Amino acid sequence: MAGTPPSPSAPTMKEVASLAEVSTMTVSRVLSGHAGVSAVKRERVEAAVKELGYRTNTLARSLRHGARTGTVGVIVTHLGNPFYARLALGIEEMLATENLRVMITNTDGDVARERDALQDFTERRVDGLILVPAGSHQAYVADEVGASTPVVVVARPPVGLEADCVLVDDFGGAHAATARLVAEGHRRIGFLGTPPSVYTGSERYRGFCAALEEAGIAPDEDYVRRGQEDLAAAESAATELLALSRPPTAVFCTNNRNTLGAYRAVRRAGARTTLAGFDNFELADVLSVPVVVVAYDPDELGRQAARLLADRLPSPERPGGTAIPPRRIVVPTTLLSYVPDDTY
Amino acid sequence: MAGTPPSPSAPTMKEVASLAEVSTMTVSRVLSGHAGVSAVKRERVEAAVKELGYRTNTLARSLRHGARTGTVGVIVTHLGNPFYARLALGIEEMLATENLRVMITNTDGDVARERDALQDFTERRVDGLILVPAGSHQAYVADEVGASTPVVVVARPPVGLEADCVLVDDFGGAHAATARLVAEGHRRIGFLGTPPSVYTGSERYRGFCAALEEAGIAPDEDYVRRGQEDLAAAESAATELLALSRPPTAVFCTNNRNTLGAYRAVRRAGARTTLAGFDNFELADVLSVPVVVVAYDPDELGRQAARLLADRLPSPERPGGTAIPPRRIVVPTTLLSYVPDDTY
DNA sequence: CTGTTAGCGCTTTCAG
DNA sequence: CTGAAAGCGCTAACAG
Repeated sequence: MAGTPPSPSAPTMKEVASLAEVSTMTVSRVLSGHAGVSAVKRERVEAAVKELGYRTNTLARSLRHGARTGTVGVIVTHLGNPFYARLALGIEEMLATENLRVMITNTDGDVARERDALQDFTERRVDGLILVPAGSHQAYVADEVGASTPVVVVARPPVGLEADCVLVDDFGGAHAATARLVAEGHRRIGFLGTPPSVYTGSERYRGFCAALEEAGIAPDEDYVRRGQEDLAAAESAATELLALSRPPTAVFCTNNRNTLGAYRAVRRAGARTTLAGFDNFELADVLSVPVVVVAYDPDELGRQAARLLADRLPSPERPGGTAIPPRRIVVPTTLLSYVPDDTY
Repeated sequence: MAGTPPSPSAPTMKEVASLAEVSTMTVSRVLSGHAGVSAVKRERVEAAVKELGYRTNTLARSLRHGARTGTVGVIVTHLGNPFYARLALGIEEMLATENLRVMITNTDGDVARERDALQDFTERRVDGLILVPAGSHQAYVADEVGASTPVVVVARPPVGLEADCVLVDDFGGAHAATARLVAEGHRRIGFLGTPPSVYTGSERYRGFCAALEEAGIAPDEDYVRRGQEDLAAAESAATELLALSRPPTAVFCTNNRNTLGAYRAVRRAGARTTLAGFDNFELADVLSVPVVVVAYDPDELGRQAARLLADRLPSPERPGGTAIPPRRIVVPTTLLSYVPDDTY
């Protein structure tokens, strides 16, 4: 309250000890709740701690005998995308349970930034890493990170790296949505997707093709457009499809951006094309055309990743981290159908 | 490549030194790029570093004479909300420029979790903090954090705490939107908002009232509903407004959730009520009623906060962090108008 | 140019 | 129950 103004640098244990007239060891014991300190001294220490506003220095503590730092690095490709934001939230939520803090960084899909982040996190001695990879292989991760730090890969399977991973059922979701379109009678179905090099995109394309094949429909490359990166590109790709002499009656989109772009195109063309797409989005139920959405829970993706990682962190029981073989979790998808309410 | 398997714990500088047959100081100098090391030894050190897969231990480094840790704590109320996610992204983006890492945590609006996080971040010796406060005052922050760590408050002005802050032009935005409604001829305007205890909500209410007053319209409490926390609650509140004997012809909503809830209510009622709301949202332009949106850039909010914080971090020029008086930045809003395309 | 000494803040170990 | 000594991994500050 009155007293000395807060010192520029944080008070140390030594200062607490000298104020309480005990050794630093006694302070240490009081702070870590270790029994075996006389009530008198304990109280003196507690008073001194309060008076000085002392806070433990976690860094110094974890320096002592290579203890855990209690931090996890999270590296994500597109934090601006709500799906990755939710993923991060799921991770944070689950890890907070285990008293772990997350350091998050965004790579924007840039492999160089990913490498930097891996290196930086390693130097900061994170206890583990959760990675949405930017590139198509991750062989360098092992060198960058070292074998002692567990890594969990999210959204695509690790290539050239032994690590746990959490995936979305890309194939199954795309297959189900396409099958639904077929069941509704569609035969000419367009496809709007990412470049084939992207794992999720190619899996979803596989699912799309498989469903067509099962229905005896020959895939038609004229109906396929890939690689549109943003909404505007998706819109013009969809516009192209609609302008074909025999335009598709439905379009399957591998992601949110494509679905919304397609919707704009359909709207502008005044068409009644049915849309199907991966990733749920708000207001999907109020559009003016029928919409089929492949939904999944990105928070869940994050929670699962966090759990896999937590399993590998050394704990009292498993001091070394027993050699669990790499695990793979696939998060399921749900199919949602929205039909416009024409009474309105 | 062949050689010993990676040791369970990371190699230390000492091991590098002994492999390179130099002192640890020489290793240190090579690693920090300090000139004044003979080419021979430098190369020997570099070889040893590579062979051992040595990575600097940043923690140990920053322990040395209270150096900066290069980390910033970010505490946010609702990371699941895309707006806060974008805020976090803006912060991360800007801070990455200064070689600072962010540790993010979500409080879900819970003051206790906020306190925990403040304490934990302080113990981890973050260089600074960015806080979206959960409660209505922040007097305890100073105790929890200590004077040496700069804090920037976002989205509401700090109460009981001297700190920089970044705000949205809540009053101005709400005023402009309401004035626009009035200019379009609306006289009976509903209001859907947060509880008055929330700063942003009460500011937006002030703006709303001011615009009405200027137009000579007496505010009518019957048209005001506050405190609906989610979309469903917003929808039923809006439904109540629409069921009044003289229903409003337009409704101003202080946030996204309220706007979407109101839209659903309006749609269900088959009404033509105009909507105005804070926070832009995707597909606002394809709704079936006229919509006025108060938009602002949440990334920018984050970037500004990060900049304010970076200014206060001790740097080569400003070792102590000169006493800049608390600053306040207000991020402007833009008014967007969408009119349904009735040709469709 | 290079190495030795000391110590950041804390905790483990071992004597009192 | 308590403290002194030693050291975690690293780097300033001096010697040589």
